[in-house]
Amino acid sequence: MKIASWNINGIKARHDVLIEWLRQAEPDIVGLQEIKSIDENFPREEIEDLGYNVETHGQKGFNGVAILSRLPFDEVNRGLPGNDEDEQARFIEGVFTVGERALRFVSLYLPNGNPTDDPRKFDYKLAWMDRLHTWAKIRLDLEEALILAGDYNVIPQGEDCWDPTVWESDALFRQETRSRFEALKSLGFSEALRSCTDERAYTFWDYQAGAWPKNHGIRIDHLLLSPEAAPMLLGCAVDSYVRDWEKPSDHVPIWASIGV
DNA sequence: ATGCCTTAAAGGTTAAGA
Repeated sequence: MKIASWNINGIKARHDVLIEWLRQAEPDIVGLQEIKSIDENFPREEIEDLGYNVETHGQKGFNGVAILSRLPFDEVNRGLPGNDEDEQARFIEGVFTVGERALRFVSLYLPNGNPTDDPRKFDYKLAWMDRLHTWAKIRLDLEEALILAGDYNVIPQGEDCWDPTVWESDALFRQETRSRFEALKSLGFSEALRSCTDERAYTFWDYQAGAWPKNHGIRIDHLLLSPEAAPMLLGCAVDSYVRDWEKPSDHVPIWASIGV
């Protein structure tokens, strides 16, 4: 089966592009980020007509995540635990049955964190990463196939951006951010793409300054696999061709093939 | 290079994004 993650930058503006990609790529489970829609306004009809169950965790105007799945949901959980004051919709978890086993899948939209001198931004990002770490540690105790898919807003290594000097003081590349991402992986997660290839790959190209034609991209969308999910991995790729379509998102889908 | 574009929601412009 095929699982994917895609920050679509607005479901209303990206509806037709999403439908076309679903038709061509035929993923079984998709995590979407930045739907920028409340749940009631999410255009689910054509997606459901393609055979997907749809669960959203939306918010007015910005943020918002969703999971589309050909498998029925056994369970859905919305919001990252650890801070009851946090109103931002950045996390949704679905549980599925694959064969006899549970497959737990998360669509997450990790805070951007810029500007770094604003505690409401950078400190919020780091605290969100700490909460994710705490949550993930508990989930790993279940010893299930667990996939954390999403826009992490983390550039893991220098080779994951076109020019590290440009990003050096940015919240996506700051040491505090990267060390937290490393710490999360150290719990036992592997990156699907890096398990398959060391080749340079990007998942985001800015709309501005001709970033796409110049290939000035960054790799910030990731699929993290638990120790139980990692052996199921058959392949992983980035659908960068979607960036060339009419009215594209600034992110492109990343997907993995999972043997079940 | 301090968002150069794009989105959403407001409302005749502004906030947010990376």
